[in-house]
Amino acid sequence: MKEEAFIPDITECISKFKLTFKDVPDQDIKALFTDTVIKFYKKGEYIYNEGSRIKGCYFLFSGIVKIFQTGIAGKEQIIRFGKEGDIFGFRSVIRNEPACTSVETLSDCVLCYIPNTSLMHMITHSPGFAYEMMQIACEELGDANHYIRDIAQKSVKARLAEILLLIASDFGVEEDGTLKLNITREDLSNFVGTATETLIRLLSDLKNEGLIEAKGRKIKLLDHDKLKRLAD
Amino acid sequence: MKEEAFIPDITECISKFKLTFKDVPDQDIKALFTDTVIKFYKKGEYIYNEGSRIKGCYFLFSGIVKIFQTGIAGKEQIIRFGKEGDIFGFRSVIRNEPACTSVETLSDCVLCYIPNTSLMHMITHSPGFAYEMMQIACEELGDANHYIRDIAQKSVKARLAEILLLIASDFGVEEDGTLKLNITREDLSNFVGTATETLIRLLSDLKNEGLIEAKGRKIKLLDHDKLKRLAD
DNA sequence: CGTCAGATTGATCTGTGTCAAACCCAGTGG
DNA sequence: CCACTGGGTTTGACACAGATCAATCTGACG
Repeated sequence: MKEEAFIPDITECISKFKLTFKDVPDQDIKALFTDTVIKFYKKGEYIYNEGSRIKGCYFLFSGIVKIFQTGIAGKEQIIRFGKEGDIFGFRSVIRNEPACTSVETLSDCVLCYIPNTSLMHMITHSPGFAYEMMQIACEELGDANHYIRDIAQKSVKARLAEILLLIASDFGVEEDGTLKLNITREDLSNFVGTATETLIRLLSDLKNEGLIEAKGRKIKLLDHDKLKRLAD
Repeated sequence: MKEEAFIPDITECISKFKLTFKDVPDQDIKALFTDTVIKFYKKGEYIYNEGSRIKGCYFLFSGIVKIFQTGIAGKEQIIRFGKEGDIFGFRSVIRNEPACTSVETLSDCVLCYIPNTSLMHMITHSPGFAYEMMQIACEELGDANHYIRDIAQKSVKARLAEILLLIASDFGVEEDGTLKLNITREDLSNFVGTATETLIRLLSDLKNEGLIEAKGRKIKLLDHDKLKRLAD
């Protein structure tokens, strides 16, 4: 695996940024990106750690990251996976608090670092941008609430089914039908919020029931309807 | 219990609102409140229901509410309790989505209804207000993330200890040291995310261990340090 | 004094975590 | 080319936290 440290130029970043922030005027986005640092990260690197004071937020130009908290005995609780076009770290900047999550790359990634000064300036000076950021924060908030109920009340199997469907719709599938998001059993179990062994057992249950196919990390959902029903 | 339907006038609402939204210019707040409806709710009433389309958000002038989701078999998962000065319902308005929670009063309450038009107008026209709303959304987001980890990884007892401390610091205690927030065992269990019977057992465990006193709804925390340690 | 919601206790069952061992497979180096 | 290694995966055995079901108790209130 040669590390083909491809670094896009700033205009590429801006045009990708516009896909997420559709209704923000061009000059506002440009202003936001004046002090941006574009950086390449190899798979497995940490962007920042829970508890650290970050002085800016990150826009993911390409690649996959996991956003997680570290709990009892170092066990990770994955909050979500981030994909290209996602922005993260803004919570700590806006609240001026230490980061409440860690972020680690799951593939080679290119990230745009946006310093807090730029971010805060745009929030208070670009209504369009403030509005979009609010949308994102509120969406995450809704997801989090939803997630709290699930994790508190549903069985692990139901949560697994739900998360498989979520991954399929969020990250899509390859031509052969397998999930594009390619992660270890451990990461998957840390997302579902269960022990790795339990996750593996439940995966093979689903396999036996004909709802999925799974060899290694190639997971294919065979019956979305039944999975959906299982998830409720 | 006479229903003393005390309704404050709008200037009282505004001055209480200013305590939460310190850095918003007076005229902006006034503008936000032009179409406000001030309303009295008796204990046990619903402000809105999960899934309903609400056309505005609510500012709690006085009283206590519970904000919850309804899950499997009608079991509630309480996301948080709201107290005077809190604002809720804005997520659905901003996202223009159905409400993802229900809100029910736990005491007599006075609420200010702020129509979506006013809210959205202020978000896009008052940078100060947008900033404060962002702060609130991000704070809730941080709490939610924290909560997800806890519920996924900690034992019920640890969560109970943590929540007792949270309630003490959020709602305070009476002169005799008992928690001000006065709720049923069922609500408490729905907040912790466990069965009512389990919650009751654990409460008496804590009582036997000398960490709390509890007769009926009067709960007093005796040893904050040990509770804190238990919560980790 | 009866009623009823809420609180408590007991008995039992089970989903899930934990510990341990084995297995698979890709990459490395001799 | 093959043995070796190590990370990731899988299976098995077992224990226990917590859910569920059922019964009783308590206290407020009409």
